[in-house]
Amino acid sequence: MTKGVKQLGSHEERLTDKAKDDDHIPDGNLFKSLHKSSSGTKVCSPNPLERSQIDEESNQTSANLKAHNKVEEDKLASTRAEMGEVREENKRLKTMLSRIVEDYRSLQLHFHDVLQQGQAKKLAYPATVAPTDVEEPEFVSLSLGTSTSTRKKEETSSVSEGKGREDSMNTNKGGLSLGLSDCKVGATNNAKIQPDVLTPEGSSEDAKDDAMEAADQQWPPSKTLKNLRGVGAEAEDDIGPLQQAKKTRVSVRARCDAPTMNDGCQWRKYGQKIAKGNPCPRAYYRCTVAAGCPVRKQVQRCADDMSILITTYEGTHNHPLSASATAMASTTSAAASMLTSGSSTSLRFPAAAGLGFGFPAAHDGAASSKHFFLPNGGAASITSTPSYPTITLDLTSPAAASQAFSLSSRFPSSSFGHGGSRYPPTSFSFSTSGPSALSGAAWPAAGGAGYLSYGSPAPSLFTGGKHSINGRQQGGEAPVLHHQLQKASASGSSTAGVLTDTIAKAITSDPGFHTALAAAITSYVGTQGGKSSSAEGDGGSQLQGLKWGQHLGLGPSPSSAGAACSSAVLARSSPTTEAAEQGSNGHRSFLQPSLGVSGSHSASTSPVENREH
DNA sequence: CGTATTTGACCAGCGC
DNA sequence: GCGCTGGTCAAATACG
Repeated sequence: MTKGVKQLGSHEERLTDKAKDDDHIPDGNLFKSLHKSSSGTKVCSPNPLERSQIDEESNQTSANLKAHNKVEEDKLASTRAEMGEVREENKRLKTMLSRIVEDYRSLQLHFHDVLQQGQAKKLAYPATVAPTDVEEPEFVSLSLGTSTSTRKKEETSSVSEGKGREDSMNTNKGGLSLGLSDCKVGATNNAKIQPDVLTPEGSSEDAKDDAMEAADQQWPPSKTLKNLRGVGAEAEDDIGPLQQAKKTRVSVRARCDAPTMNDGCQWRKYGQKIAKGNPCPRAYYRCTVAAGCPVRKQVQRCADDMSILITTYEGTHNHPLSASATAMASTTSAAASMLTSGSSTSLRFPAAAGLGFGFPAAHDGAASSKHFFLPNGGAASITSTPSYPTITLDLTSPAAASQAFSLSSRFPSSSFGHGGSRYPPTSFSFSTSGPSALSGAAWPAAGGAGYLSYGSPAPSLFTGGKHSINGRQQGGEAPVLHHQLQKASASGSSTAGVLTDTIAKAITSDPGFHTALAAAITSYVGTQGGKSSSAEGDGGSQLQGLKWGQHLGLGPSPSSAGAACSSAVLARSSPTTEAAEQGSNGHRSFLQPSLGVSGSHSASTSPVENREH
């Protein structure tokens, strides 16, 4: 300590001396020597009178200079000290940046590998691939499931190690397609593509059939299932995929006062059970966006904290997703892909550039589970249990307020048609609450830095004010949205377009960020309230001005996925009858935008996760 | 009247 | 084999 102070002192002295030399500001001694030198040479003082005058002036100047010098010294010292601090900070930032770049590169490589595998596979089965989905190398898989029976039929040989990832990249095979790729489809063919059903150029009927077929094989309809149950060995081939699909689950825990979290999809409740160890009933939902969609979700309140909603997703959408649904789909798929890929690189949440994430070392838990931590301060962690591959996104951390990463939002009044209440500024934040929890979104309006903001007080892009991007209503308006976004993005004049694209790129290129961000977004979306599961997302999402990721500092992307994500944020969820089950009429009030903002969102976890927590 | 939800029953998997 | 539990089905009911 003392030594340090001493060193610092000497350093300051050196700095001061150096400053004197540099600035040619003479202190007393220097001036003396200077004066001595001057008078000694006599060169500058031709006569005695002049000399005395000069001496006088010199004395006065000396006094002034002394006082002035002291001030200068202080200033210099403090400035130097500041500079030193800044330099150190600079160094730290440089180090962080280099780490970010490293993470990004490794992820990119990993992603590239996956893509190549996927393309190779597509080449092998060109007939079943929708033309619009083939070319895009950038889109991210949103598949949750790990296989389809369609492919299973096609593939008689053993499945490679990267099966899960390949599947992710080839969800459109057999008519499966969703997530960001869909967004892209929507962007490139917005005039043609129906939002609900992928209608690739050529024969949409065939595609539909393929999708249906694939879906049936994945999640056999009740009749089929019944048959399969009784048939035995012969049915095993078809049951296989079903089981496989069930293997990967992604659950989201978040504080949510709404009965369900709005993830942009339409859900139909098909069952409810009281699960052991939790007095709250578990509701079973099935995706109804497209007939035969195998995706299901379970929604249950956390026994310990009723404000926490646990939503567990399972399966792969066999249809294009609405923009709002894309967020959750991509979230879950990214999480699932991380889970299935299991590579070391994927275990680490890359510090998203510009997001202010710290750099926690990836932490591998026990063999039976893996924990992912969002960097610094970290916020978000994902836990998974390979034994029962469920990956959990825990967005319940209240500590999220102290964010390293935050999303702030401002919603214009009446944006969501919930009575026109104004949305207060909101923030998403990722911060750390603990080593084992993935914390994601902090909903209190306490808002932080607002690295990412969405929603704009003056919507400029979405003139309609209300855009339904879900379900059947999406058809007419969504394309317009895409078009507008594209336009805006292309021109570079629109912040919203650039931002959404920026986010899109970030999300599509970085699974970790993708996961965390989408989870936060999606869970936030849930706060917008939900209607019944069946009506969820119907009417959908109303898109308002977007102001996304302004500070992300990520490169723009031609993809319109960002638009989707943005819209996802603005999606409206709908209350479900679960509200009644929860015995609270007040749920609806939480669906109001304003309340939704103050409340958190949530999603759910599987029993496995509950054990973990 | 069509659609969504509720709810009791059924089935499969798992542990003992 | 039995019981427990999770998951699903489907008839009944509610709702718009």
